[in-house]
Amino acid sequence: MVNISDVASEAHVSVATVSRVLNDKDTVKKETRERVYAAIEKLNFEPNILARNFRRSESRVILIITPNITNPYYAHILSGIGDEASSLGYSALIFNTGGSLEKEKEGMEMLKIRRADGAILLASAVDSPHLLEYADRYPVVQCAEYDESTDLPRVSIDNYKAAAEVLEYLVSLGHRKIATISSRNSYISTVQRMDAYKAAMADSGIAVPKSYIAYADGDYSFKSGKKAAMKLLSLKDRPTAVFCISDTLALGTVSAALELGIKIPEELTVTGFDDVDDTTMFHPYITTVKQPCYKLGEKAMKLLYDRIQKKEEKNHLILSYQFVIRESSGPLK
Amino acid sequence: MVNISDVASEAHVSVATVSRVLNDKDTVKKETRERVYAAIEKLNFEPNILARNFRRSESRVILIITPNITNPYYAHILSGIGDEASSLGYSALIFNTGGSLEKEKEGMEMLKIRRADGAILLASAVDSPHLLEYADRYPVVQCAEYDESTDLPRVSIDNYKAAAEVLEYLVSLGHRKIATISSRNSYISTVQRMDAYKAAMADSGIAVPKSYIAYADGDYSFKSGKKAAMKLLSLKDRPTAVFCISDTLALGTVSAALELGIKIPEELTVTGFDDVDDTTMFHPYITTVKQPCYKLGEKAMKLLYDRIQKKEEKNHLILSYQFVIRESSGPLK
DNA sequence: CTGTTAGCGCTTTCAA
DNA sequence: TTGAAAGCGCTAACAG
Repeated sequence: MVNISDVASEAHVSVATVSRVLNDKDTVKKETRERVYAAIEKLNFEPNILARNFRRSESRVILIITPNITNPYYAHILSGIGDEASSLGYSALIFNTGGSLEKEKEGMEMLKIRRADGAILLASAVDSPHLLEYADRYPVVQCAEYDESTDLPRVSIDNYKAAAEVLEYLVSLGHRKIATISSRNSYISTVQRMDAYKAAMADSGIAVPKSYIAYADGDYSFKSGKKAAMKLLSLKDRPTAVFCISDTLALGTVSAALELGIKIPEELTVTGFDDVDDTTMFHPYITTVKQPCYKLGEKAMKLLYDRIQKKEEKNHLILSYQFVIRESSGPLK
Repeated sequence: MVNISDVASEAHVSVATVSRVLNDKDTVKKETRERVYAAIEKLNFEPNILARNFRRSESRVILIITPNITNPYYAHILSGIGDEASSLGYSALIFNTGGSLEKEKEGMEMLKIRRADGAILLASAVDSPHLLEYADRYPVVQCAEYDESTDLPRVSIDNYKAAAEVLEYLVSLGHRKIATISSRNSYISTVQRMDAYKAAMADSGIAVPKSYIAYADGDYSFKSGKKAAMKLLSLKDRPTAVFCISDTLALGTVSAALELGIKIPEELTVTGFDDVDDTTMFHPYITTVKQPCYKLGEKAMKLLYDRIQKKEEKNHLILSYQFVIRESSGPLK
């Protein structure tokens, strides 16, 4: 393998000079620079990344802490992170936590032993004190979800605003019996979407019976969404609209309605959140809020890179979402 | 940061000895070993991975070449690779090719510049000469798909056998008008599934009209599957069963049948392949062949690790699949 | 069984 | 504008 000193001899300069042109440093005389480039070309030299990483003591690896890459929502974000990462010269260490704090911590240890230069958290809960412990020693950014009490860099959409928009739409359609299917977890997206729900109901002077607030499992599973919907739709005073905080939950609701013979959107309006692929697979296509997942990931990686480079730029990025009205919603009859 | 020589002084031994116990090398006297361990503990020493990688000239990164991690099928495989990789101390460089050979090649370059120690190919086409160029210089293993003409390590299921089993089942149900929806790509899974289809038809003495063989897009998209199904189901001599080489295609077929008012399974039997999540979301649940995706990934990583370590073990792993009969198939009426 | 020592290839002072 | 040289922390050949 040809190394920097081979290039140096070939170009009749010192290794220092070669290193300089490699990092377009300082002022290397144009002429010398060209001689070096020629030598590099001629010898087909590729700098040894391992040596460089060692010398600079950086791993060029980033840590991605995610509940589950198998979930298309996270997969899309990951895709954005991954593309941006590799174009910046980084690899990814993906830590699937399955929601366990234990695992999340284990992942963060990778920072300590220098396996990774920084981390992107795809699922920090609203209250994650253990996080902070790492965050002030290592570069950490939060993507999609975040703990508001920290001022760590983060990218997300404005979940409150998005949810508010959906609810305003529902109300404008004439709905007053608006139920919701939420989930028992501590993600800020959940919290804010629910806050928006409660605020919208209050603003419209709608009293929400307790039974209208249903909960699915923490992982937003289709099955648990369906189960929650079954309860909701069997209520004596059945809601005419169900505001779901995720698409899978909305899909579960559609499935439940189908089984109960309730027509969508004539008799029931259903809305989702996130816009994963399945929302336009079967009719009715789901009315939902499209998150810019890929971009979320891309930006998160950019933020992390800045952080690693110590460029402290704008810290809290809010990307725009898109409210997509499709077939699962309609005016109250 | 405390280093190996700090530990050495603390334990009153040489750095070489510390290095030896770190790598449980040779025979270090038990007593000395313990002294070293004590020092490590006391100083809270963590070996510098960057230095180690550099010295051993290994990156501890593996390259994953995949068409698209956003596809749940690949995401599941990736999940298996990822977990195994991180437990072996590897990170992943994920290269999304979107099917482009160009990109695939660009990815493989990472091996040349030592960004990665080896590669796992999730989608080698049956005929990929450019692959070989890298494969005999670097560790490469093929996962799920492979080029038969190489003897590179690989993990997969027996696609021919699996497809044969599905078709045997279809014939046993009484179906004679069996159409297929395939895809224009050069994956061995496609080739073998189609071979099995043709062989089964021939063996059963069934003449297949040309119009019974439909093609969807190379990416098995739902939409293109639906389109192909529409054609098939509008045929004068409409098939009573459709053998799809992927689940999304089967889902597309179900959707087409739904729109045409064709009842499944009473009037039409549909089978899929792979068993991604959506197969049991809406009724009819899809009859399909379940691939052990996670395990496929796990094993691929193990094989790659062996290859990197130069342990040439068993090279061609065939994992078992599972034929799952659900609601989309039934006897011919 | 253990210690000495020479690098691995690069970056970065410091001097010129 | 360039060169000499010191190391980064570890491994491994060699010597004892």
